[in-house]
Amino acid sequence: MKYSKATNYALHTMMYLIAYATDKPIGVQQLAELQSVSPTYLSKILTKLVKAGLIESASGANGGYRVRGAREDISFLDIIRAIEGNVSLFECCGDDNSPCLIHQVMLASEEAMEQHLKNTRLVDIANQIPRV
Amino acid sequence: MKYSKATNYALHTMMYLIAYATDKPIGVQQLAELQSVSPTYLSKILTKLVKAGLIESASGANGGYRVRGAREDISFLDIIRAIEGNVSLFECCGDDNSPCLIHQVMLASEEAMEQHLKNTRLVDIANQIPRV
DNA sequence: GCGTGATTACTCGGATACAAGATGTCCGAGTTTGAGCGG
DNA sequence: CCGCTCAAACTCGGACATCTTGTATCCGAGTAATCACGC
Repeated sequence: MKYSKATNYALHTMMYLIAYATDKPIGVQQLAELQSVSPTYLSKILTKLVKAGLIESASGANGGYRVRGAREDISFLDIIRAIEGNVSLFECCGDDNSPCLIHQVMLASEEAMEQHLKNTRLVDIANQIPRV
Repeated sequence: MKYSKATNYALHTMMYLIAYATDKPIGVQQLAELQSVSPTYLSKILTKLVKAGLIESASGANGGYRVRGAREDISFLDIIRAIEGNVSLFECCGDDNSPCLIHQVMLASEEAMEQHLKNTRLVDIANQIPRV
C-alpha cells in the first residue's frame, strides 16, 4: 500500500499554484519542469484535478492551469481523493454499510488519517514557503 | 492506494488463531476454507507472519500454525506491518529524515492512522466474536 | 509388546504464470493569442 | 488605423507501450506423526 507518484505530483503542483496564484494561468511545461516530470504526463494528472473542480484549465496560447474558486478551502484530502479516488482503503467481506469487526477497526483508523488530511489546508503550508 | 487482500487474509486468520487458540496448531487447510482461499497462497502469507515473530509453524502431520508468545500484545499494526512492510506510505523529495513541508503533513496523517492501529489489539476484537 | 521402517499428512520455499494498475509516451484535434498583411 | 487571415503555442483526450506489484498456482523437499510388520 503506497500513495502513487501522481499524488505527489498533484500535491506539489497544487501547492505551487496556490502559493504563486495570479490571474494568468500557469503553463503545464513550467509546472512540469519544477518536478522534472514530462508535461504530457503531468497534464494527465491535472485533468483529474480539473474534473474534481479544484483547478480550471485555459486552452490556447498562454494557456495553462489556475486555481478555481476559494483556494483557502482546499485541503490535502481534496487532492488525494481526486487522484486516488474516494474508495475505502480496506476491502473486506460485504460492503461498507455492514462491516465486520475487523473492517470497523480499519475504517476507524482510516477515518483518523482522513480527519488529519481534511483539517490541513494547502494555504496554511503555502504561506510557509519562502517567496522567491 | 489500497490494502492488499493478503492483509485482509492475514487479519482474519490471526483473529481466528487468537479467538480459538489451543495448544494444538491449526492446519492451513482449515484456515483457508474459512476465507475461501487456496491453502498454498495463505501459507505464503502466513510465512510473513512467522518471520515477523507473530506466529509459529509446526511441520509434519497435525502441523499448522499457532500464536507465538503473548497474544494480548498483538495489535492491528503488527500484522499490517508484517504484510505491507513498514515503509512510509508517501515517497517524496529526499528521505524521511528531512521531509519537505508536504511530506511532513503526510507523515503526520499516517502517524494518526498508525496510532489508532497500534492501540487496537486483536484480543479485544476477538472477545466480541461469538463462540461456536 | 516393541522397535523399525514405510506411509501419510503436513508445512516450506522457490519458480512460475497471470492480471491489474501505475507510469509514461505519442499523436491528432481543438482553441486561443498574437503577429503579419492588405485595405 | 482597422480588420482579416494565418501561424504558433498551448491544452485535451485517446491509444498505446512498459514496468511493477499483487495474486495465485504448481511442484519438489523436508518433517513429524502414525501405521504395519517382523521379531
